[in-house]
Amino acid sequence: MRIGELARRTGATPRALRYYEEQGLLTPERRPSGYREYGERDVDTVHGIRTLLAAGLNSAAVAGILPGLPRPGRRRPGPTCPELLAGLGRERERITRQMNELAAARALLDDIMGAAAPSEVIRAPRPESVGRRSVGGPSVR
Amino acid sequence: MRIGELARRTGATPRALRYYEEQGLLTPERRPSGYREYGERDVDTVHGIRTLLAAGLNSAAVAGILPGLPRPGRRRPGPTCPELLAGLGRERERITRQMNELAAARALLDDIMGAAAPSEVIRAPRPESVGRRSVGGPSVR
DNA sequence: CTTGACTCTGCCGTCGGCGTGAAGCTCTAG
DNA sequence: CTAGAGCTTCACGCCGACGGCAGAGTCAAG
Repeated sequence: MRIGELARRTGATPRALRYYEEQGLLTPERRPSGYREYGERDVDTVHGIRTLLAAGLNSAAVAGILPGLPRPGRRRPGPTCPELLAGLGRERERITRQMNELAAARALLDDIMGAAAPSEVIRAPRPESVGRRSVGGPSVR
Repeated sequence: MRIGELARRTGATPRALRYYEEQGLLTPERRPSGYREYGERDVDTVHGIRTLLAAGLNSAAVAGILPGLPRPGRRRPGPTCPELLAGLGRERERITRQMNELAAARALLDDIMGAAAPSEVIRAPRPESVGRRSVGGPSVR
């Protein structure tokens, strides 16, 4: 398929798709005319890219990770193991920290909202965990 | 206290503290010499600011929210209610979405790691939730 | 008085993931 | 054949939370 279709099917803009290619995240074929030609698998790849970018990874990190997902068709012996795995772990750690920060911020907002609107329509605040005061919520790992 | 001490006690740099002031998030007194003089309460305020900024809120949003937290000393009748509360809800929603995105990304990483390192030292992946395949984890609200 | 640590006000630099034209070639339906 | 949608490669713009530096004033100790 061409870039427009891939864009529609992934939610990314053509510009973004070209940018991903520039960063080495995507390597479409080329028609004689110069038009990019993408395969079906690229749909999943782009979804993966967007998921990771949305989580705050930069394109370099994604470039280092992505090679491991074109269908996790069992086994992935050599190329995935060396320090790539370490990077994976670090990114995972970053994400976990970020989740905790978000949880803290949300708890702070809940605290403020709770103080300002005692009997207000709260956004599905998990009926129990509206715990009064003290924002230090549980921190998972 | 002066800016250096506040910086040390909050983890923010002096530059950041001046920036917060520039954005209207902080309004320290001034000594005759021009030096900024902060109060004890500013320590908490800065922590709140950093928590919210770390969650992806911009300084304008923080500025609209912060007035509600200098000690939630019960009641907060007028000034906190109008559309400020709506903004609070929107930010809360944003944070929740972001948490879900992070969870998705982490699940993706786990998937890749799981495929690459079958019996590897996994980062405390919550013994049960290592569910094989299919990244579509639970999405809370 | 001197020194060294601290603070002040500008003001430019940064970084990353694109947005947004500009100028020109390609493809396809009618 | 022709129009119009779609594609190509540059290349500058943006935004936001600071970092960093310059040049100058302030403060407490010795």
